[in-house]
Amino acid sequence: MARKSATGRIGIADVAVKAGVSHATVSRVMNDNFTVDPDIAARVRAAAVELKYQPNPVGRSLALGKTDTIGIVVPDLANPTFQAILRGLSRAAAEDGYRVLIADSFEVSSEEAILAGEARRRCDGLVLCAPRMSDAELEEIAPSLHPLVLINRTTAAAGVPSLVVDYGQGVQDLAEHLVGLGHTRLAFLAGPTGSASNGLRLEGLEAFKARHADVDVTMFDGGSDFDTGHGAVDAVLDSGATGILAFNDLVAMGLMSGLHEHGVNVPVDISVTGFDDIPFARYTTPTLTTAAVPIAELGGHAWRELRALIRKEDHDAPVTRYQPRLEIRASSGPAKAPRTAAHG
Amino acid sequence: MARKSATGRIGIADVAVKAGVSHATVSRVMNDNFTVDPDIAARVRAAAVELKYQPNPVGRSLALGKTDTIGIVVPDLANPTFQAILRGLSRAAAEDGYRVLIADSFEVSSEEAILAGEARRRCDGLVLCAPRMSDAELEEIAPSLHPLVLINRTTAAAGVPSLVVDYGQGVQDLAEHLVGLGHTRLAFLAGPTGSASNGLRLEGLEAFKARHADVDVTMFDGGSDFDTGHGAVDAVLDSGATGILAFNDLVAMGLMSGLHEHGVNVPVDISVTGFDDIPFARYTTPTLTTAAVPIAELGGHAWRELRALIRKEDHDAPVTRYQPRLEIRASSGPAKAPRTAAHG
DNA sequence: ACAGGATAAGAAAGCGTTTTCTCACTGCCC
DNA sequence: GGGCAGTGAGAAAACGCTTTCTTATCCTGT
Repeated sequence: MARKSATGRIGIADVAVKAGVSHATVSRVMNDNFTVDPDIAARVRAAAVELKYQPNPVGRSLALGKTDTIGIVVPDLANPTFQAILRGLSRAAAEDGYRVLIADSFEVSSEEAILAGEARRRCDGLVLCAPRMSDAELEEIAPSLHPLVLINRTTAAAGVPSLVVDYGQGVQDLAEHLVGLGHTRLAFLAGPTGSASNGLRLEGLEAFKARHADVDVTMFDGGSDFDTGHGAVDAVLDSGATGILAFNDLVAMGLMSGLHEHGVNVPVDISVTGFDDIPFARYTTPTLTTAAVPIAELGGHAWRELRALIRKEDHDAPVTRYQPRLEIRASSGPAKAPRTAAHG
Repeated sequence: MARKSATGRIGIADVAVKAGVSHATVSRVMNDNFTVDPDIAARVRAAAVELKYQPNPVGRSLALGKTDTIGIVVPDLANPTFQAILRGLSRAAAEDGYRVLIADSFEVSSEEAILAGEARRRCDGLVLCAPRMSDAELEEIAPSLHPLVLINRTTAAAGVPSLVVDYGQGVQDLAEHLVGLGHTRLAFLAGPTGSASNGLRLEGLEAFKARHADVDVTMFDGGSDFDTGHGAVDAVLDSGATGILAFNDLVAMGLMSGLHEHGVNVPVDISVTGFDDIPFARYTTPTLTTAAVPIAELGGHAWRELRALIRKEDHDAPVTRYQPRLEIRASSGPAKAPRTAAHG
């Protein structure tokens, strides 16, 4: 008869009658409130285990005004970068007893704001990962999303910490590396238009071009996946560029795969660089020169920022800038003195 | 003065006083209950938008006894297979208005049961992804987790649909493929001990060996990541095997990378096969022969099974078996007539 | 021995919804 | 014109918990 009428699940009331005490006392025992007599506490605990009582988190959340859950909104769960951030976030949050609710916007930026709002209301805080929405919209909804942490995006709204990777610097480092190897004709395979991180790369390249008037940098429209790189092979070969900066490692891998099919030797004929240093980058053939982003760490850091906000620790909501680190591997090499035709 | 005293957030009560009606009426309007006068409904709606009222999902969940959220428990979020399942699940669930809560057990099987229970209580249903716990434990807790869907695992407990990939068949197909190419000395790089899918592969190999007494199959202990494959190079070369069945694509890629460093030519000197057909598999050099698992589809299917359970549609909780499909690419080739020393 | 202060546990009021129950009112028909 | 079905909206209970408020009891000090 332990089953309660309404939901069919064991509730605090069942434990109370079994132990012969009030709801309140059961609650106190379950929450380790020491103002309760040890004998009674023992009786309650015994009743609880016998009935296999487990507190209902929804009731608890309503009473406490917190859910012990945080949300993360990502533009595309298929992207290894976001997967890694999610993983780091999940692991760090779990250590503090928090769970994470995911919301994938599938790159439709118009849904992002609604998605974020809905997620936020079910959670104690939110991480917005490289949101695609406009600056204006982001600034407008940011206050209603607080506590909020931004990744790879900043906002003028107050009290919103940001973690941003300095893609601009990273792409400059990669370009300098190629120039140092003697390359004078570069090409950039851009990422998705509207991606803020792509914008940062473009800014970085502008700065680079300002310093190197002698270097030719061709721009290609793009995307962020294998197929983008794979499909860019012909355009890249036509351009005559010998040093290719791919938007990220995936694009670089797609490109290298396509070049291989065309019999183009990387790095002898063409050098290719990626971005992110995803785990696969060190296992491609040739291994991929890239700019390493401590991406798992980013997730953990995001949690700590969010935690501080949730705990209302005073906080100056700064922008943390991560510097990518050049990982020079085998996909980049010296430019050929005279550019010969690709063999094969 | 729209701010309510207690939580500081706008509640149904604020809308009620603003519109000059009762809580109940506001609730009715928000839930499109048509028994309310259109004029009043309009007034309530106006008040709601003016106050930017958004219903509190926790209160709603408590009253309704449902959370519109499902949980997924995975042993390791870093594993591309689980990432893909998560993605498929998330996408399918989102289409029906459900969110997903993730719980990563970080491969500690002792935590799995607790983790699953906690997740379940916050959700309307649960997907258990290749749980590492024992059959006995799984069967014991399964009823308390209902509605529950299992992936790559089955249980004797009633009413629990299972989706399993036939790894045993897949590994046999791969082995037959290698034998068909003339290989007579095979090696299997096993996965994590305790992984059910590894067990299925081993069973498949036993069946294969029973049919091919002439073929030599060496077993190696293993893991499921790059490093496992990369670290197995010496052992593989020592074994003299020319056809290597890697536990999965990651292991295969690690192995190929290591073989490349040793100057061993794949597939001329040694053939390598993977398992799963992760997206990267078609971009490795050489491209990877593997057994394709329709992994994204699995997530979607898991959601549909779970949805049927949540909706209490009558259901015979069957085991759905997915047959892997052989993807023959460039990493497998004819065995050399005489086995010569690897060049380099 | 009795007032006063702890102390421990029950009663009840929230938390923010939904929903049943109840009631007032409209309009219909005989 | 008066009961009666029907309608629409408010009051209140319910969901399962935490916590304040209240009260009974016991202990201490004078």
